[in-house]
Amino acid sequence: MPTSKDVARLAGVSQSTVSYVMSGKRPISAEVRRRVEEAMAQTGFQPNAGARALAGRRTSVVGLVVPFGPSADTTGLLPFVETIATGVREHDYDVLLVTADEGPSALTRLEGRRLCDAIVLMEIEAHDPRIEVAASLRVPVVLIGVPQDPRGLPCVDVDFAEAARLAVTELAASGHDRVVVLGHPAEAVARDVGYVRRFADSALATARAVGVAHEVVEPVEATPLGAERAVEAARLDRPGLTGLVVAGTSAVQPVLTALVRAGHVPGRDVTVIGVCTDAAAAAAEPAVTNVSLEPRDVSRLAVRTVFRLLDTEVADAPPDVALVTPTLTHRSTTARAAAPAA
Amino acid sequence: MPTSKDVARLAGVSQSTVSYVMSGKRPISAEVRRRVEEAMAQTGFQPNAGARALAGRRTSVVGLVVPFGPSADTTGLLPFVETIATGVREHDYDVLLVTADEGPSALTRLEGRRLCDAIVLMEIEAHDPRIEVAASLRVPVVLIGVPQDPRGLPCVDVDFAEAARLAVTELAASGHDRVVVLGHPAEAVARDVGYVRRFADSALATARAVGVAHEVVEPVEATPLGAERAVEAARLDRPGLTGLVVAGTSAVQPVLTALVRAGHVPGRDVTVIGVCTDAAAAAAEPAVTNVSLEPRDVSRLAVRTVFRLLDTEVADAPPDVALVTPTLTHRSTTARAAAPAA
DNA sequence: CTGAAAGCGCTAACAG
DNA sequence: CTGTTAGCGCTTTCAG
Repeated sequence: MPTSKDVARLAGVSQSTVSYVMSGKRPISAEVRRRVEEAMAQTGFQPNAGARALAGRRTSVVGLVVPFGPSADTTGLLPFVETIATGVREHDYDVLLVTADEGPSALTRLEGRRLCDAIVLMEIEAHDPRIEVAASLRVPVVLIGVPQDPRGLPCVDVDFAEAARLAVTELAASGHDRVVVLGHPAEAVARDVGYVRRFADSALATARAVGVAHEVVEPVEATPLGAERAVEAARLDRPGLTGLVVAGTSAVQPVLTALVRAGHVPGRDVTVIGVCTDAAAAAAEPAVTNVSLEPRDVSRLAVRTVFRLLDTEVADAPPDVALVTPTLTHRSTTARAAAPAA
Repeated sequence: MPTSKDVARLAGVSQSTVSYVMSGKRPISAEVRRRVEEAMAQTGFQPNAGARALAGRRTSVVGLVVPFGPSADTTGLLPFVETIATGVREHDYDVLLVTADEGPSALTRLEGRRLCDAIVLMEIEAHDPRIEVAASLRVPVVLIGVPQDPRGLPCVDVDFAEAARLAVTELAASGHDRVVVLGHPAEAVARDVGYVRRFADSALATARAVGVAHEVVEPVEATPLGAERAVEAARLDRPGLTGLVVAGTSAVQPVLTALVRAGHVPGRDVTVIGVCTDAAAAAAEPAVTNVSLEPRDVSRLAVRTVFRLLDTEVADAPPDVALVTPTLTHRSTTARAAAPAA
């Protein structure tokens, strides 16, 4: 296995020159650069990560703490992980995967052993015990999810308040008399993940603002039975046109199925707006109007935040909370109230 | 951030003694050990991973290549990743996550940069281009999945041949006249993942051996429509008792739903055996008799194989192919042929 | 624009 | 049972 010393000898330069050719941290003449690069190619040289980390005090690794473990909700986790892994590679960094069930000590280990240059913490709960520890680290930490008190840590997430606003405003504007929000599963509510409340609050506030009746059915379990119950609880037999807002990708299909089974025709006698990914919305049967909730967008933003933190010497402008704005896409489940004859 | 030198000074010993206390590679008197451990606790010392990797020539990291990327089937991937991450941590190792879309060069990078001590390659296809590269590495590689030619690399997987044997034997023994295998989705067949063929071949061979009629419906897409078509293609209107073997966790529920919708009663006029995880089988509606297919078992075996390889100086006994034996669990979907009156 | 040399923090001979 | 010492392969001053 060739070292930079071998490359240097072969190219007839000093070891430091090889280093500077790689890092670009000082000007190199074209001729020397050519010789070094040729020597590198010829030997198949690759820099030793450990040596680099030791001498350069940076690991080129991002620690990713994923919510595995007994209590974890791992539905839809993969797109996050994939996007982060891919995004990080584009900066020639790697991802060290750590499971959340290791607890807050995972964070101190990552920092203490110098295993990474930055940490991404996923699935943040409103009162997450890891925040305190994370805030005390010298290595930058980016949160995916917004806790009650971020302690100065940068957070990224979907703008759930805006998502609720979009959905409710849309329903009111298209002549619905009533908005029923089918909320999150009991497990998510119990864990007090930040977005549950932010979504609910915004839905309520918007409904009030635009003057439409508003009800909430919660918890809603993402199972055939749970969906059936939720549909019953929505009381669609009442007079007037109802708009259903279904929170959470996993609940959308079950609710649609339950509606059809109960004799309803989404898009005709009831409107359904899913709060889910565009892919899930398009694949649903029937294709459902949705407010997008794209893990990939959030992850990309997280990666960008990580490298902004890594690139700036000082923690200059603390970014605080950065939210991804969702968009509303109409599909087959939008109904319109009978309009005055045109 | 304290170093082992700080610990040594505080404990009044040499730096190497601190190292040996950590590694246990040579005897330490109780008294010295006590002083060192106290000094470590007092300073909050944690060994620098980079320095360790450089001096000790081992990284304490396992590289995990996961099938992300455009062409990837990531369904059910999480349990694998989680189990590997957790298992590896039990040996005080970490996991470096690499996406397969980086191609074979990911492997040379992991090796060349000394990023890990071993590599786990997931979702191996029958003719996987990475095998050749993997076989040429000096760092041990464990395959999850069995390729046509493993090139001497250790493989772990579920014993799909045994799974098919179990299912078909069971059906024949309980008086079924006909076995219909609902096979994998077109995408899996096209990618030529090893298990598709192994399962199919074994099902056929077993059916012949026990003398029961055998048909295959393939591909089967794991969607409502795909399941409906598959059920039609199974021609359950024919005389005699039919046993359906549904391959793949994601297809089981859709097929059950399609059966019920078509007026069948699983467990009464048709038997269904899912080839899926026990969890999925128990959660299905109705709970389905299944042949287990446990990602966690496979992953645990993979981790064990990794550390067996890491612990032995030489690659002594090449383990070749290690398969996890599935088990059959009866649930509500097993029907029995009318037996002679007891 | 380039070289020489001093470490980064740990491990593992080698010596006792 | 313990200490001394020589690196591991890079990065980065300091000199020129």
